[in-house]
Amino acid sequence: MKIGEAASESGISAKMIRYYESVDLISAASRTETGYRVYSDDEVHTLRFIRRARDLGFSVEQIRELLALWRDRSRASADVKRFALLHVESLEAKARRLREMALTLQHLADTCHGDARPHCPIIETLAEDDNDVAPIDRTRRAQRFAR
Amino acid sequence: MKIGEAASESGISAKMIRYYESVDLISAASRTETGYRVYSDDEVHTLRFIRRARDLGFSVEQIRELLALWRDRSRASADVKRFALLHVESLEAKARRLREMALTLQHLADTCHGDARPHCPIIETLAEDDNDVAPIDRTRRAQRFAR
DNA sequence: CCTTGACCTTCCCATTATTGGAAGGTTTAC
DNA sequence: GTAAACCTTCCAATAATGGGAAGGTCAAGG
Repeated sequence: MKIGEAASESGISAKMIRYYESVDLISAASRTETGYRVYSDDEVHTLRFIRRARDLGFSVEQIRELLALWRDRSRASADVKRFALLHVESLEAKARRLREMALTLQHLADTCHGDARPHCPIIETLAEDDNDVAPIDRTRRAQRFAR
Repeated sequence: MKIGEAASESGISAKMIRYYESVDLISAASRTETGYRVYSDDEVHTLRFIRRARDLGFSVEQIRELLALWRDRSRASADVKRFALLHVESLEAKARRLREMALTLQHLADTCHGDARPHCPIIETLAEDDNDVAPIDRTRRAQRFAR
């Protein structure tokens, strides 16, 4: 089948299939005489694997490793599990950061009357000094001039 | 003060300060005779506002609006609150998506023995057909060739 | 007075995954 | 035989940030 069908069969756009080929995530498809890419069921199968991995938030580099794990019939399931659990942790860390932001902003919003008057603690907290809406990262701030 | 000090005072890198200037998030700093950017306390104050907004996950475009809201002394607090709550929703939506991925993957990992043998339901779920690890997005998949 | 190091400047490049579009060739269906 | 719907490659843009090069400036100390 050609790339358009492979795209709709796999759920990956034709553009992305070409991109995955260009970064060697998948091997170069064979071509018709006129240069059209041709995909086998097996290749579409791989594309679906890739799409599911993407749906789970794995990056291209991580999917590269997952494909290697998939193809390595002798790797221990522990290897896969370790890899998966690392990713779970990273997803949860990202989710926590987002929830923390949401919570902080929600608290600020709770203190805002939300009426026609201009006084607004949300803006004022952003504007006033000696506030910090996130844990201070001392690796990044105020090393120099900290006299 | 020059850009380095403004950077450490505000918690925004010199590189980003120049970038914010280039995209007109902040107005162009005045210069010394030799071309160095010079910042007033007021400008650093604005930079801190921007950093706090970034810490809450607002994009540059959103910060542009926040700055406008900050400077508009007559806008209703309801305007700010609405804007903030929209962002809370979007943060929560992103967090939900990430948690859903984490949960799905965690469930898969739970079914994996994680021993020295190769059998691994995580990889197999990614590989086998008729699985979907994420809600199917029918706007994206299988419109063409759906015969 | 000159050197050195820590600043500063601009400009360009890279990142990640994805989409959009242009210019042009192919295939298919009528 | 033509039009629509494919396909090709190449280039650009996205968002926010950092890296680095090449070069100018400034303050301190010898």
